[in-house]
Amino acid sequence: MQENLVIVESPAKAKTIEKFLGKGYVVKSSFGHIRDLSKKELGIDIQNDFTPHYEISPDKKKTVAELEKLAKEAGTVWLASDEDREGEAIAWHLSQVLGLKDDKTKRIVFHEITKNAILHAIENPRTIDLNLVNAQQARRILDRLVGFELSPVLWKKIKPSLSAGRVQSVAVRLIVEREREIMDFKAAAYYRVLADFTVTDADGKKSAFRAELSKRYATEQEALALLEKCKTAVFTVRNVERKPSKKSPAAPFTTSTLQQEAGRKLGMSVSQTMSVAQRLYEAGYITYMRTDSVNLSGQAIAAAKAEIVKLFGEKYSEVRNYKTKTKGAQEAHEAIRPSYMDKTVIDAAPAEKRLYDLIWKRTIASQMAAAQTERTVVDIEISNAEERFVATGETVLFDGFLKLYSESTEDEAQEGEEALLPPLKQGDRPEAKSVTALQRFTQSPPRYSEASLVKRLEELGIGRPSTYAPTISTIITRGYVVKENREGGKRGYVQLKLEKGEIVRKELSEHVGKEKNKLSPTDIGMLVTDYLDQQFTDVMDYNFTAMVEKEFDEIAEGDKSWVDMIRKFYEKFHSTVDRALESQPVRSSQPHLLGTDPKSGKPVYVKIGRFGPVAQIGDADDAEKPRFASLRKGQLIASITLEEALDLFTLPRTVGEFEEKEVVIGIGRFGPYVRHDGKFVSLGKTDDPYTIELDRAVSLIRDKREKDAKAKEPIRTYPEDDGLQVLNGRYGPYIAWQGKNYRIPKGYVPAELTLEQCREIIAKSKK
DNA sequence: CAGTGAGCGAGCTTCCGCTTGACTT
Repeated sequence: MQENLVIVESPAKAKTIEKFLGKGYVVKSSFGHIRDLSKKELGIDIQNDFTPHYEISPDKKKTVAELEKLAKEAGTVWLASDEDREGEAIAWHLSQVLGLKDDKTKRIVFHEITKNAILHAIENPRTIDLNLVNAQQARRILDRLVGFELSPVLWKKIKPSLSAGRVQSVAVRLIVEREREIMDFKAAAYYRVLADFTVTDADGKKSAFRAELSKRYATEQEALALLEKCKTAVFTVRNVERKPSKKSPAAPFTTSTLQQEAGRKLGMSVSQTMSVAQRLYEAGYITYMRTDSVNLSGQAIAAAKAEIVKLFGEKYSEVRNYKTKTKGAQEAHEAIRPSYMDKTVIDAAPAEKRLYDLIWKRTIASQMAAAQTERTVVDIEISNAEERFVATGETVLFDGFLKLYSESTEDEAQEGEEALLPPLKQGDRPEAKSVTALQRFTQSPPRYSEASLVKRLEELGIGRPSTYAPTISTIITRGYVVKENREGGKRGYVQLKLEKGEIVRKELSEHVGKEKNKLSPTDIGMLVTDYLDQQFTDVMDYNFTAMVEKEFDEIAEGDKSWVDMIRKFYEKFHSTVDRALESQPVRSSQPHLLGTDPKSGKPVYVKIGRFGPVAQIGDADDAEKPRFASLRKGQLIASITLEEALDLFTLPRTVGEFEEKEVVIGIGRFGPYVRHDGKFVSLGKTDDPYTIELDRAVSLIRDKREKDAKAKEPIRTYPEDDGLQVLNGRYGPYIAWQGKNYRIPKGYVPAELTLEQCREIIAKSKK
């Protein structure tokens, strides 16, 4: 029997704390919430002051039973869940479920997992803050009411199994609105003029630099006129301005900023980042990864300072305390940082290593001195024109934190950016080697990436660190949003180049619009968003969460009753639900008429059909049945053209025969394919399904046959033991032995496995 | 898994926030 039982939320945390507390304390974890509203029913007695009906979550029964037993035996139970709304509620649910008596129960909190912080907490216990608990109950009940009343409206009015909620519906709305901005965007052309100068210094040494014209032109004529003037112009440096500037490091990582940087720098998805971070946390390498705080413990700041002084010297250190600006942040934890600052590299799998390195650098950099730079702006006069050329350069006087880390941005780098400038002074006469006018285009706003969506949600105070990743997967699995790559396409542009007294005009082309893993709405996502926005304006408001959060804060302060708040909200909300239920269904979205099919003269529609968006030629009541073709990935009802719709009907098409069987080209769920003899082969990246011919299709079929034959061959066999093989399976390479299969642990190269290693793996996995 | 494009109408779907788990051929 233990004197003291301490309950925290996370098992990894429990392990660490147990070490700090030592004898007389047993530390267990609740694995988060142990109770919730019923999964199937509403679980709220609306008639009776919205009394919630809580149930112990099925997967928590075992945990609760164990805690119950330990709590009975313990002298004192210490409820040490996080110090925020959810944590307080967890403590309260525990006290209720475990039947804890007030005189043997203590509530403690700490923001950092250090020995001092924990001992300090033990010395300063308090009681459960029921106001904070009530704020959580209000949050929970509001979310349940919204989700469980809105979703059924969608089932009745649009389509079964859809969902809506305070967070997910707004996330989809952001993506839908961005898509509409992109659809409405008209790229405008303009002309940038760049000059490549050379300047000769006193020793006769020549150096080159680039400058841009202070003005941009709307038309080619204007740009050409300037180039004409440049033919005879004299260029004079009129002014050189040097301005010192300072760059400060970014704050340590929160969940959201970690997701953004891991996305940009390591190409990881939000959920990948979280699962790698989870492993780092469980291995004790980093602090907790679901946090909205940028705060570092005093101990961590001191350790970072020591590390910086050791690695770079005293002048690179600058102690900084960061404050959270995020709306609705609850700051129950520290920022995400290495557990030990002097651990510069870890021994782990590649993804873990890379993410750890990112966290280490960001944390250390946050405690480093600012970078000192000097920006130079050189103004160059054109003798026969009003306009000026401007060259800008930046030199780093002191690198400071940039020695280690600089934050990435999502925008692509601008061409002709800050470079080193040769020393220039007023009155210098640089010579223009060439002057180039380039046609450029204004850019539409970018589609959201997972991480930039998280950033936007965080700015709006919507969602929490623990829900960013699940929210994205919800809106994708519901079919509201897709994560896609876009190939983009060619765009022509004009270049006018003045060189050696002659202007040459060229029409060039560039590849634009290539996108990777960007989020865009589906037709159903747009339809549901429009419907919700129209019927439930309040809940869809970007400020809705911020407004209810304000009320939750008042409840937490004890200035408001949660029942009153919920009642007031529900009265209004429920009447909008009733009104929506009475209105007309939008089940089959209105067919959208695109035009007429030139071949048959029949109308061409697009609409959301039984199996998703579909194009239709002809009317249902025609004598001849209408023809249908599904829209392809990336095509939207709102933006598809008549031509694109008609193209859909040219597939599948038969290109000929091979081995006396038809060869058919089509586009399926997994992209363009060749079908032959009941088998499917994907087309290559460069193959166009609309123009591909029989020869190419047949060679694809032959390649596939060869590849399949190879894939079936074992990766390795062993002459000493012909019952043992390394094979290639659906989930990667594996070991097959005596009719059983064994996973190959990380760190082995399958093709190089020795017989001994295989036997070791088999022996180990038997345990 | 590579198509489908309706009127027999069962029973089901769904929220947000805490936490980690189990593992195929």
